[in-house]
Amino acid sequence: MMKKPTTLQDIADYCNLSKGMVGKVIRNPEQCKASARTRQLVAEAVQKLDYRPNFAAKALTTRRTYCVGILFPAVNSFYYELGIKLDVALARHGYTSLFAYWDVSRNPLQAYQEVFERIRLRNVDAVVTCQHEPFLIGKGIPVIIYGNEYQDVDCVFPNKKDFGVRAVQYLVKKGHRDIGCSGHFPDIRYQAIREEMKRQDLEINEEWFIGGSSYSHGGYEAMQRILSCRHRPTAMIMHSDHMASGALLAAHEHGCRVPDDISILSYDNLNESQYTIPPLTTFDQDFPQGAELIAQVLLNRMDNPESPFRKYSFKMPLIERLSVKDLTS
Amino acid sequence: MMKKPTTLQDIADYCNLSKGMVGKVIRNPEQCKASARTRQLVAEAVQKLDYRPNFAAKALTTRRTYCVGILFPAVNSFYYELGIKLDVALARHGYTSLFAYWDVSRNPLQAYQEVFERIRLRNVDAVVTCQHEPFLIGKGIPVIIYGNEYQDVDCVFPNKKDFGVRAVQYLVKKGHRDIGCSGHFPDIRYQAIREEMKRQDLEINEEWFIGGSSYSHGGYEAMQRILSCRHRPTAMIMHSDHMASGALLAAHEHGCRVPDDISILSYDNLNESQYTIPPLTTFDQDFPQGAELIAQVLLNRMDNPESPFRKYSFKMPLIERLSVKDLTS
DNA sequence: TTGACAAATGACACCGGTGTCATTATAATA
DNA sequence: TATTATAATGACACCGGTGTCATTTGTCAA
Repeated sequence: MMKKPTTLQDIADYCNLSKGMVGKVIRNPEQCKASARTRQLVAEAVQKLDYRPNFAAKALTTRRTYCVGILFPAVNSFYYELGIKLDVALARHGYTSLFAYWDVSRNPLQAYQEVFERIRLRNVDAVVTCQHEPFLIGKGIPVIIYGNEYQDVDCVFPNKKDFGVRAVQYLVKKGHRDIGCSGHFPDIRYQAIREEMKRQDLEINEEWFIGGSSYSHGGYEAMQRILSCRHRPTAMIMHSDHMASGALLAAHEHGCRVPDDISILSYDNLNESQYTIPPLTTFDQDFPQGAELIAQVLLNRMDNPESPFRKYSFKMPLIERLSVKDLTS
Repeated sequence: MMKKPTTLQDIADYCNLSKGMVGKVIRNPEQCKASARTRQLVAEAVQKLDYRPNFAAKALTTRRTYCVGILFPAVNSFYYELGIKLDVALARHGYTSLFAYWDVSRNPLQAYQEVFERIRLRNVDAVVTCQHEPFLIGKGIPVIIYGNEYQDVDCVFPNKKDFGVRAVQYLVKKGHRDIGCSGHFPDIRYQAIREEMKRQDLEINEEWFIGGSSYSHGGYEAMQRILSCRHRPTAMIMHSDHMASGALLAAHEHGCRVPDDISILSYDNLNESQYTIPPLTTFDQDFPQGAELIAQVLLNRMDNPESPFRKYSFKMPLIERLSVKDLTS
């Protein structure tokens, strides 16, 4: 059934032109040194015969697939949301996303590498991922890292130091002096928060700095630890919205109210964070902007394969909702 | 820099064989009527020269890209989670996913069609999506719909009637007789719930059946309506976990406690639903299973392009958490 | 040793584009 | 009108595989 798709040759026959000529006209109708009549003719034929170029053939000659591999761990909606935004941004620039999420339940590193190899086989023009590993480099394929800062690759990341500083300043402005923090340590945010706290002359209680998983259950466990302290902080800075949602649940189970008994300030601004109880006050990763930045870096890398690696950081706007209490009023 | 990738010809030169021969050996080392020595030789060369086949070239001749388009609306983590699971399932069968999420904020239908055309240009072998539209058919490309039932395409969907029946039965078992429901009507679930309620001799209060958006804000608004009723139901069946999370927030804002003042039974079992307050009692869509089913349908369709359309439905296990109160105890 | 037959390999056209260079048509100039 | 510059178009090899068919090599029986 499925009739054979129209090719350049079909158009050429229809127009009494050569295949090559038709190709040129279709690729660049503007300045392709073809007569107006020819352009018109080809345009009609394209319409009439429903011509659509064969991507495989094009990729074969141009050595460009216009596909970008998107590699993230299959852990939670953070990476899902990011991936979607990335897809949208890349689509705007003519790229299609090849997604590949790796399973983290058993040997994540190996799963990551397998996924990378799988995508590499598809001859993608570049890869966007979030975690730098040795197997990524030297494979002749541009890599862009989102979310973290490294030396030997292009990267795009939120300014974590700025986050740390502003998070503390915001809490202080709201009258908080007993501040804790939880995330996956070591981390720039962790450092920045401590430094800013010192600068603000706040006492640092080591009990309130809890390292662990950056997923929901990590936040859940961290909050349990906090709630078991004889002296509790008035505010916690969580390194992700998922952690915050876990913390929220732990607090709720202990009859501890947020933000009345303890405030939570977070990081990400996921879609769902406007529907937590209470809705989260959080720094917005602004995925659309980050995604667009990645697209820019990508295009730049394609055009200048030998240019030095670039780093882009962006500041996160604070979204004030209801999880932080104003102690001064 | 980036050295030219190894081709079949390179292997052939290295082994003193012809390109065609090498191709055959690589494609099918087992029964390719090549001498053991040749196979050995080629295998070594592949290793040594790090040969990886060129997908574009292969696609050009075989007319198979082994790519599947995944088309979903960019609305919330429901489709993100589903997409990821789909990718994992398809990858197991050698397919790579081309994701394309369409923007629903302005003219969703047009955005949907654009995204479809964009993916179609990539010569995908098939498309998986969730919403049937006329522009999908007759384009010579297999389409599989997830989540809803249609006649003229392959589809895979949870058994919504079964959900409706069991949801009511479960609530009745827990002592609930005043039951409402909210979702995007009309819907099989809506029908099934009403019928089962009649069968159970429950009174149907039209005020408690609220149609609207199936996203979070839809649930939020529905719950606001419910809370404004002079006589409230003891339990609401929400058509999605996102709706449920919106409903949870609305209830919280009104000082109405879940499940003590009102129970919520839901549909999806998203990752995040174990961290809502309270964690949701919900029917599990079991994405991994659904995704695997889709992969099966897809493979079947590829092998038998002319076979009649298939429908697969599956039952959803109930995940009991804390959002439904047992009134009998 | 020759012939017959199967096993192993090679030659080559093709898939649908791209890009270079040669060729032809058209217009401008001498 | 012949000459030349320039605008349009055509011819063709190539990208890296696949698949068909022809050819060579090896094995064994006559």
